[in-house]
Amino acid sequence: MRLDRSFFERDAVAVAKDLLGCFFVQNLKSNQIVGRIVETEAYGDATDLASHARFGPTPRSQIMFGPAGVLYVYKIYGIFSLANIVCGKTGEASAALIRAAEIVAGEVIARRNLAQSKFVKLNEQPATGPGKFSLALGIDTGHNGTDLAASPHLYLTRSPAGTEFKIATTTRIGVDYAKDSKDLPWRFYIKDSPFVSKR
DNA sequence: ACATGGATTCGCT
DNA sequence: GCGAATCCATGTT
Repeated sequence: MRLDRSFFERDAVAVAKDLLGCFFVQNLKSNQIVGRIVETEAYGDATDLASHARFGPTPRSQIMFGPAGVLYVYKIYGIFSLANIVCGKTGEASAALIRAAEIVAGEVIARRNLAQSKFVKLNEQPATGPGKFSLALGIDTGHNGTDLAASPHLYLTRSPAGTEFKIATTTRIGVDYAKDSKDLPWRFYIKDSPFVSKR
């Protein structure tokens, strides 16, 4: 059931697509929060001008060059933590960004987490965006480097057999600065899901 | 040492 | 459609 390292040790585009429908689990002391992933994006190596790896292995991005299945969390706008999973073989820089999920367990805790931030509005769809997803699941920069293939607290499980959905593909959100790379069709979401960040 | 700007979200115009 | 919130990684001097 649990996604192992070989799942992540592939091309980030394939991983991002295959993550749709999978469950992201955060085990707490006596509870757990689970999100069904409905939206992802892929980020590549130095040739992807939207990727943090575009400057090579800097202190922040070097984790993207490391082993697959490791969580890469970084702070954006000084406000939100965005959750990525390192993809590809060691030495190859890439990652999949989790952009949105449907909270299927631990919603009370997820909402409590969201209420901590004065920059999110509480509504009926709590994890509809990458900043809100991380908040809801209780993921912050302290989780950077966590091995999702080994951690007892954070891991993913496979999309249940028989789950049917269509995948929509678009360009990535918020990367207009990325010149030629901004038009890469590397955003994926479950078609008709009410939990995606945008249509 | 300094300047720049962002893989976001929300509220106001 | 636009700007603010808020911090730190990165490039430049």
